[in-house]
Amino acid sequence: MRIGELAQATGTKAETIRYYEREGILPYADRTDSNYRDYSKDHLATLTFVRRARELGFSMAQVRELLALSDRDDKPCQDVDRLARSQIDEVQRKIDDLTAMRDELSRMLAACDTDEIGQCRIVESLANGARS
Amino acid sequence: MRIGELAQATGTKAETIRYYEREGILPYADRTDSNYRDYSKDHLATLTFVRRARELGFSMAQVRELLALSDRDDKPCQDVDRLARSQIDEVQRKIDDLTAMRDELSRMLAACDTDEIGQCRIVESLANGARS
DNA sequence: TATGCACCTTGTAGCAGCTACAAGGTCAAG
DNA sequence: CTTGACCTTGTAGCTGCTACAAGGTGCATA
Repeated sequence: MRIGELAQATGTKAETIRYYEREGILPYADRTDSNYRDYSKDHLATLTFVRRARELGFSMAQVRELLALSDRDDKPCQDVDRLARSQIDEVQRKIDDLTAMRDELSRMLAACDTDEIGQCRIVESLANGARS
Repeated sequence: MRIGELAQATGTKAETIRYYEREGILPYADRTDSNYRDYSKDHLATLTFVRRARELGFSMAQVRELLALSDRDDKPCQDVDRLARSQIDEVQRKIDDLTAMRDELSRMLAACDTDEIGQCRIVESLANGARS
């Protein structure tokens, strides 16, 4: 699979893919005889994961950590445990925030459908319980 | 409430708060006699919302749209409906992705607890169903 | 009264994470 | 043999901050 194909499949610019390779986010791709990057299904999976994780607000550093979990064969279970545990809390917080947002958006839609005027409380839906 | 206090309460740098004011993300704050910005509970709620939304991967433009829903008194229900409907789909997709990630992280933790070796499938957990 | 810290302003510049374009070259299909 | 996708290196722009500098005000405390 060539870069253009991979770009299309993941909604990523070819230049971004090359950038990820330079940054070590994506493993170096084999080159064909004509020096074209040749991507595998694994590359596709990794890139898809990276893009989604970035959309979900994870930093490049966090993405690196998450990817590192995949290569854990060489790491002690303790490290994996610590890494996974710290990420899982953040993921759960994001889920909770998004759920509150979604519920509020739904409530507004329902109010609109029945022509109620109803206030928008989307700001309030995430405003409570300020965190460190 | 002064800028330092607001910064502390929301985990935001004072300079970032001034930046948001310049960008129109946060409403202009009244100034005290001594020209200090004076923030209300509403500012606190809005800033908390903005920060959370940013952490959740929403762009500044999207944050502006979401905030605009709050000022909807002056807008026809149709517009609110369209805005809310388009956002709700994206929010749901994020929830689904995060849920898949969380479940996979949990599975790995459980495997670690029972000293199983078990493969890490976190990449695969988000890799399926490539979207446009 | 003086020190010190939080705040004010404007301006400039840096980092992260891309995105874009240029220059110069290779490869392969029509 | 042209067209378009790819290769390389390099530079520069955009977004969303973050930092620091210069020069000034407000105000609590020693």
